[in-house]
This record gives sequence, C-alpha cells and structure tokens, in this order.
Amino acid sequence: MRVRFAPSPTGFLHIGNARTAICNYLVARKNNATLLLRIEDTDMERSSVESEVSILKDLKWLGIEWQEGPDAGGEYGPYRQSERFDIYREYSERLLREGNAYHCYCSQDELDAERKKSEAEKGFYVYSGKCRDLSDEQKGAFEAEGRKPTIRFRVPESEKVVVNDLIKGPVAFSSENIGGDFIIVRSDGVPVYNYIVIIDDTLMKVSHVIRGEDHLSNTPKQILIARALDLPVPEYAHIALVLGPDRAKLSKRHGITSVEMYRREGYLPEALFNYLAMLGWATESGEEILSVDDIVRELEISSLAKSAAVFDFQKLRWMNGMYIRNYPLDTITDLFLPYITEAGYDVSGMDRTTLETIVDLLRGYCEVLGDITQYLGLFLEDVVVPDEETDALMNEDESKQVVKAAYELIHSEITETNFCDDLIGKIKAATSLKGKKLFHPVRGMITGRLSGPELDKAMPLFGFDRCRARIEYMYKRYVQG
RNA sequence: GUCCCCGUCGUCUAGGGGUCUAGGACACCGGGUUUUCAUCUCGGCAGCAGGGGUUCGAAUCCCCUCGGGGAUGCCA
Repeated sequence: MRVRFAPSPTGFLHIGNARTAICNYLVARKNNATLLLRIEDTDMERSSVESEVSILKDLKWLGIEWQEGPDAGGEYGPYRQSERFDIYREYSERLLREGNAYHCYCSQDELDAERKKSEAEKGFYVYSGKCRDLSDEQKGAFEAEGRKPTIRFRVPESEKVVVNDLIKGPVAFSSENIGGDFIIVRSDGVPVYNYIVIIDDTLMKVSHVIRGEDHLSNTPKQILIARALDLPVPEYAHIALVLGPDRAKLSKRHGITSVEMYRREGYLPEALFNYLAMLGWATESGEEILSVDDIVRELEISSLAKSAAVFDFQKLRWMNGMYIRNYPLDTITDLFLPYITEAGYDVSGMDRTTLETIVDLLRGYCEVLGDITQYLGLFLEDVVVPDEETDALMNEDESKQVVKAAYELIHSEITETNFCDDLIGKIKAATSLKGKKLFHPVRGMITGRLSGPELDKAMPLFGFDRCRARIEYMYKRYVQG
C-alpha cells in the first residue's frame, strides 16, 4: 500500500490540507504503507519555492513523516511535477497520436467571449468542440497566424464512470456531464492538474488516493484519462471538507487558517494534530484527547464521516489548553520561553526551578502559549497597577480595611519569615472578614487583579519585599487617598 | 443551469430497524472543591430538516421536497 500527499506550493499549508496530510499519514502508519510527498507546482505564476519550504516545515512540525519526496528522495522521482514535464510530454504525444486528444487553436479571448455569451444565455458553459476535427490545412493556417495551441482531451460520449470511494461508496458519473473536451496542456506547453495527477499516481505506484472531497467531481476526468492511456486506477477516499462558521469551505476570510499561524499563536502540534484528526470521526470510548498511536490504533478510513465539518476554534483552544496542562513541565517551560521574551520579560536571571514553579502555577490559565504572559508580570515587577474592576473593588470600605490592616501588619509583627504563613490569617483576625470578602481584596492588593494564581503558592514566589511594596502602594492609593 | 456529495443538540460526533424518554465532547448555565478566580468535579440546557412510504416497530431502509456544500478554469 502506498499513499501520497500532494500539496501545491502556492501559499502556507492550509488547515484543510493539513487534515488531508494527517489522514494520509495515519493511514500509512496503520497499514505500514509508504507515504510520499509530491509537489504539484504546475501553476507557474503562483507556485514558489518559499511556499514549498514552509509547507514542508509545517508538515514536519505537525509530526508528519514521509518516506519519499523532493527532500527525501525515492525511486519514483522526481517528486516535483515541474521536473517531470518530459514524462508528461510522452503521454500527450501518445494521446494525440491515438486520437484521444487534439490541438485546440482557440485563443483565450475567443474562449472568454464564448463563455461569457453562453453564461448570459444559458447560465452555464460547455466548450463548443469547434477544434475537434480540424483539417491539416486549418491547423496550418492557425499556425501561420502564430497561434499556440492547447491540447484538449477528447471526452468519450456517454461513458459511465463509477468511483468506488472508500468513504462515500460507489459514485456514478456519466461523461456527458463533464462539460466537454477539457484542456490537458496549456498553450505554453505546461500540463494541467486533472491530466497529470493520474499519471503521477500510477507512475509513483500510489495505491490509495486520499484527498479532499472537492476533488471528487473531477475524478471521472482523471479516470477517463487513465482509460485512454491504459493506466491502472488507484483506490479513492475523498474526505469531507472542513468548513468555516458560515458553512463554506474554510478559507482565508474565516481568520486564521494556516498551520503556520497556529504555530505562531502558540498552539502545540500535538493538539492541532489531535483536533484535526478527530474532525469527522470519534472513538468507541468517546475519548478525545488521543496520542498519535491511539489514533492509529482506532482510526478506520471507511468510518470517516461523509459530511463536512465546521472548524471549531473554541474546541481547538480547549484541547490545546489540555495539552499545555499535561505536557512535561520541563518541555512546556521551554516552549513558553519565546512567548515570554517576545512580551518583553527577561527571565534569564531566574533559576530554572523557580521558573518552572511559576510556569506550573500559570499553565492552568493558558489555552495558547502566549497566555503565559497574562500573569507573569506579577512575578517580575514590583508595583502592579490595578485594572479597572480591581480599582472599583479596592475603593470599597471593606477593601480599605484590608489594606489598612495589611499596612499596619507589615510595619509590626509581619516580617520576611512569616508573611507567607501569617499575613492573610492576621488580616482576617484584624478585619473579621472571611471568604470572598477577604480573599478578593487581598488578591487585589497583592496582584492588582481579581483573578490569578493561588495566593498561598504565589506569594512565596513574589517575595516579601515585593508584597510589602505593593501593600504600601495600595495604602497610599486607597487609604491615604 | 447541470452533475456530484451531504443533512442527529449552536458546533464536533455516537448510533446502521426494537436495549433511544437519542449517548459523549466543546461552548453556555448552575452546584461542589479551592476560605477568592482559573484548574478539577458533579449536574443542567439543547438535536434526529420536512413530508410520504416499507414495517408489529424507523434517527436507522426507500422515495420526494427543502436546505447546505462541492465541481463545472489555459487553478490545484
């Protein structure tokens, strides 16, 4: 069994394509099959090496491994379509020679006009087929005009094509609905996707084509080409599309849709992989947080959902948070570091154990890595300015009592040695406040915020000096006025 | 327009004739834990698109309607 992922390098790796890649990877792992990577770069204007590089990088980041490809080599290369034009040319000549394809001299402008007219009159367009049976004289005349022909595939009349899809089941098409003879080679000699995809799949011995459902409607074209060329047809599995919240195919306008952006936003590859793999599928137990090995064990290609799935950013965030909380502390600390630095914090002077203790305290508040900076300043800065809602709370009389008590305590019986254990207890005794009435003002006083890490664990890390400075600041601000 | 695919809580899904007064997860709401918030935990809200069949019995099978999506490019 051999499967493939065939991205076209015209931008970043898109979430939908990432899911297709993941599916292929999973199926390969499960069946001990080879996964090959093929770069479909026949759109010369839009393809770029930068895109190819970034797509490979994103795939690797997701943990996807392939055995053959432009970087990995392999015996069925080259693995870039732009390097295989000689191969395609032979097939084109054969198609021409055997009458299954013909030169079309219609210019782009003529075709555009035809299309426009037809769409205005009928609402749709089918190529007229006027170059189907050109005589040698007519061809010569066009050549003399300097026209460069395209090559069109001669679509057979009323031929049935059934795609035995592993997910959808048998899907029947008839050649008359294909929309006429389609172009397989552009006038500049570059072949188009629907033509060469089947050639490459058979030449590269791909046994199972697993790709997005948007390719299903074009599959009969590819099969017809295979028939004309006596090529074997692989098995197909068309996976349902990933949709945006408006139920249209997920695209740029829906926000962040590239893997690269998710990485930058602070998502973990395991979480994104896990989420994407679970889209359109579920385990028997209902368990959703799964390792790659778990998924490989349980996933069955035929049990993938037939219907499209809306991409749920919320659930991804939740899942990412789960991964952040369950990651080994040492590893997750390293992953947080760039986000800490980017936010302008310098923790280079801090010893590792303290850093990890802080990270462990704060990771529960994180859904993406960048969330770590939300409360980090509390451990690194002296005075914290209360936010709006804290300010409102601190202006209440009970809060002022707390601040006043704390201020008096740090100037009498509370010292560096006992502030962690006794400060809150003594404030409670002095004010007779308890529960929320006590803890909220204390939190506000020490952190300037109404929520955050557990105070009994955080205060030792803040240190006495810092807490004292904050209490004094709050005293001046709220008690003295 | 035509062809193709799809339709279970707001979202992802389980279910494939009786065990379904339809199960789980995210989100949302409420209780508990945390002498506060988050975490964690317990509970609640909420769905078989509609209509016809078939059957003793339909979320499950068939048909129609409606709805959504995809394809119909000298894009992939």
